[in-house]
Amino acid sequence: MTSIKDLARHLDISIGTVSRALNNKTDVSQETKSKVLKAAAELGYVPNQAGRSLSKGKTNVIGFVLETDSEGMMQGDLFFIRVFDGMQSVLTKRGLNLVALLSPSNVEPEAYLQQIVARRFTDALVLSSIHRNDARINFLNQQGMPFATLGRSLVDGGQPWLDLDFDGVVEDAIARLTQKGHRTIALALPRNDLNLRHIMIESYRKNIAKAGLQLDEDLMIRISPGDRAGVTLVHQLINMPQKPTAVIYSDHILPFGIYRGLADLGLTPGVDLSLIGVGTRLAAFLTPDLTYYRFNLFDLGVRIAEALLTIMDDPTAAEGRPVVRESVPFTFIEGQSIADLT
Amino acid sequence: MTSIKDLARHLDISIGTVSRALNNKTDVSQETKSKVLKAAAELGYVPNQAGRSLSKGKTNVIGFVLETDSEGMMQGDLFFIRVFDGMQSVLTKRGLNLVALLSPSNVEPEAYLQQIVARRFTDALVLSSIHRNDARINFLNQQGMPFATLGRSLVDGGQPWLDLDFDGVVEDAIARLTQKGHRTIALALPRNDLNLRHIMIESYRKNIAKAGLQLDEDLMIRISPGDRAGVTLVHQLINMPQKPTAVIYSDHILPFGIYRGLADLGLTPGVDLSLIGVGTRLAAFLTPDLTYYRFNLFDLGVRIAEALLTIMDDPTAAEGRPVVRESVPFTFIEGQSIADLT
DNA sequence: TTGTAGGCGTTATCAG
DNA sequence: CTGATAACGCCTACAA
Repeated sequence: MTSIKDLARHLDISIGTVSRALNNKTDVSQETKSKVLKAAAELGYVPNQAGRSLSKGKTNVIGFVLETDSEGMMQGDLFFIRVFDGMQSVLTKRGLNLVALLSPSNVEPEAYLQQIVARRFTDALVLSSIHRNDARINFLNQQGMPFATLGRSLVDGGQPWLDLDFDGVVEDAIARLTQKGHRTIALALPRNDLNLRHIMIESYRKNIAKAGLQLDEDLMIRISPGDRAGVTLVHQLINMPQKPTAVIYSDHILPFGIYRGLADLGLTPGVDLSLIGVGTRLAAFLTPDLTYYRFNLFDLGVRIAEALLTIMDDPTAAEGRPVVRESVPFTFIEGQSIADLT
Repeated sequence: MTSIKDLARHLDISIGTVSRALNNKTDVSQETKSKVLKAAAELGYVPNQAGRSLSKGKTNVIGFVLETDSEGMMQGDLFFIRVFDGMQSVLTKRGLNLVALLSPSNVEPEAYLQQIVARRFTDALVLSSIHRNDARINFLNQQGMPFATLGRSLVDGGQPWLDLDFDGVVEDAIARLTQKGHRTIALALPRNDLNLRHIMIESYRKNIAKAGLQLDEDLMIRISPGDRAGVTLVHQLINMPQKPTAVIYSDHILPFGIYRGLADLGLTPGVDLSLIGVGTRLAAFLTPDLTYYRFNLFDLGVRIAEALLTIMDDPTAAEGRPVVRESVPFTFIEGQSIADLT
């Protein structure tokens, strides 16, 4: 490994000057600068991160914290990769390294997070799978670790957040379904602790009422964990006294299970049961065509990264400045998974 | 942040002693040790990673390098998460942090890797998506960065590797298919540069011959990049002069496209076209049931991590010691996607 | 514009 | 068993 010392010796100038040249400080002659840069390139010099971190008190690492659920299944998969890429596209420009951190399934997520924070492994974090009362938010605040969340929580840490507009998804879905004559609409809900669940419930309540329909609590169904979620859901729906004609969901894998569950019973999506929800590129594989909502996840990543940079650049002024807090809009993709009952 | 210096001052002993106590060295009195540990807990002291890295020349970070293809699609997704988890389960015990590193789509993968290595960001790396002639292998060797690969290459860097037994998959698939009367069997191949492609080709050649079938080069088809791969493949197969009755593949997403492509043409998997290949838990969503091969990916992760630890612990003895180099076996899952033509 | 020197937090060596 | 000190690589006053 060639160090700054080697470089200095090689050029026969002082370490300090080399450092300043490398960091493009103003008080170095152009000539020296280019000489240093050239030599650095030749010797393949790249600053050692540990040395720099120690001196500057920054690691230049941003962590993206991912959670797998109890089944080791990741809601996100394809989801997060796009967000991740969007974030990188802005962070690399700033010399920041984005890394994905996955809680091991054999360690408590909180313990894992604590360890990351305590070691000062990152300069900032992005949290996903936000809970309704997410203890991590206060924890990070109290530890002075800058962060943003992909999703919101009842707990407000003053941090920037971005969220997918699930509220709007449910609203739009109910509008479309009722317009096509659906009057018994089920809602497939994710696991208990996620705030997303509550956002969906609220939106569902509001928009069912708005549509002039009777609210039936039994129509709000928690999807079971694991791979069989969609299949199980179909059986539940089919066996309800008031059989729903449609179901709205947020999990992009769920429709695969639903299609499968329907097929097992000889039923057809969009005929025997309508479904609409959030989808990714995987949706294109379903037959008949899925009707779904898509988000621009790359863009979301870009915006999260930008929001994060803002608070990192100026952590003190956090009070006065408006913090980025937005729901990102969806795009509607027409398909054949909704029946017209009129 | 409380540093070791604070701790020492607080206890009124020297920094050196504190350090030794913290690291549980033998030459410290039990009494001092427990005093230090207690104080550390009270003051919430956690060693600063940068300082430690600088001093020890180790970062305690292991990087898992992931690639997305040109479409930003990740072959792996669900795949890698399990492997990752398996690795973590052994690495955390050793106080090592595993992070996922994704080349940004707007940066050359090689440049990204170089940067990671040069910054000495990690103590070791795991490479995936191994190419037939993978330049990264020599690069890492020459940089003195310990690494293991998830897949092998023609380039031999002496590193440990583990690979999924795709060779065996193709062999078993051909055996099963021919046994059921298939005589025109297509092979769906991944992108050019992956070594996996060549492993599959070789195995295909060998086993087609072994089955006493005529080799037809046209039956080895490169799948197109992107989401439409499976659909496109179906069209290709259908339009061949010698229409294949079956296809073998390695990409766990591909069957979704194939099912979709067949459905579009009113054809049925396992009847009009048989298919068999590598699958993940997603496979369970396909109707009719997919016939496929499954790997224990968690286990694979465990073994990769262990192999990595071996070379990290004793980098010098690398020559004499047997390096872990294995193909991990598959499990066959019976389904209905293979027609019996006999 | 450049060189010097101190410090970031930790570990390791070497006296005591 | 413990304390002092140098070293890791880099940055940044401060001095020249």
